[in-house]
Amino acid sequence: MTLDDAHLRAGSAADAAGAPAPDTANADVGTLAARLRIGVTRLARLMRRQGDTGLSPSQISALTSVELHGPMTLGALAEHERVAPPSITKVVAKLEERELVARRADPADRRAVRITATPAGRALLAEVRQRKDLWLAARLAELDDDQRARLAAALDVIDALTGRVAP
Amino acid sequence: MTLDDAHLRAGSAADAAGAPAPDTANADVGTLAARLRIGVTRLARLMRRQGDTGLSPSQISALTSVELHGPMTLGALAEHERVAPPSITKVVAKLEERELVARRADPADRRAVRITATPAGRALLAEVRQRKDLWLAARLAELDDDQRARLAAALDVIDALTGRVAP
DNA sequence: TATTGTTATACTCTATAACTATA
DNA sequence: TATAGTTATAGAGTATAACAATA
Repeated sequence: MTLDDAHLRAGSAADAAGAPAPDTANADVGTLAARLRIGVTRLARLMRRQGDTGLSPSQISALTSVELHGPMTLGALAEHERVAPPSITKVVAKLEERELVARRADPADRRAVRITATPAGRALLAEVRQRKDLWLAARLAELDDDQRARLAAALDVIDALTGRVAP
Repeated sequence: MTLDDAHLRAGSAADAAGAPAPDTANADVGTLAARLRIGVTRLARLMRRQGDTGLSPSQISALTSVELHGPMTLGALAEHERVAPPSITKVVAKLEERELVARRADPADRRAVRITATPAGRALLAEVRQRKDLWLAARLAELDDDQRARLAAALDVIDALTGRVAP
């Protein structure tokens, strides 16, 4: 782990006239990666701390998937959550106890069950997201205009990084 | 989610002579927060997938803390990990089995034990970080120069966001 | 007595194997 | 016979309570 922040920020690398790697930012993709990893990991951890729900991680994750991907069978949900079928049965049972999801028999295939998020389930997710956003907005408000502008200018890059990736 | 990237990227900061709410980027700190939350959450998840170790999350986290904060007592480690003392006893026992950490009796206080990361433990952490960095560097290599430059320009903002935060 | 760490025990989470009911 | 989901059971992980050794 040999990070050289000053090097990254300063002129560095192939500034020298028509060099092929033109920009300070391209000085070292590996170094950029390491710094981004550290920053993103820390920020994600701090955000996670704001998101306490009383639900287990699998429960929150399953609820999020159900909200996002609409009515799902238990099998599809298990696959999406990378979890064994008996596990999803229990996770969904817990969520159902709290009335955060609802089950509906599939009319075409009587073996299958469709899971949907209830209004309470959606409200809970919205509340957690809002709590994280409020925390983050408070941190952003402490920055200066230039910092916020630079962050805003990088948002679509982060989207590009996550959107077209081979998982 | 109504962000206008082009708008954000353009004029930036308080171009318009001394306007009080000057910047497109500040148009809505809440919107900025929401987009940042989504991007960071996704990117962190994708990175986490590259970091499989065979260790449980608590084991990795404890090992990381020990590496970072030097020789620690079990009590200090438990506190740092926000975990009960008996739990840390077991976590450390597992790490010790694999020779990723070592115990050393405190010479001054014979009740206490100091935990340190072994070379193997440090190597394992380095390998995981490298795997994540390689994955991330490959993604970064797919971006264009302008995107990398904007990302690099935002790195210190992310640091500011995580560094001086009240947890 | 107070503190450091461990052992005893219980609960949650998740997995594999075996089962039920449909298809 | 194959598929969707459940029940039975076992193995991690973590917690509280009770204990041992040392301060």
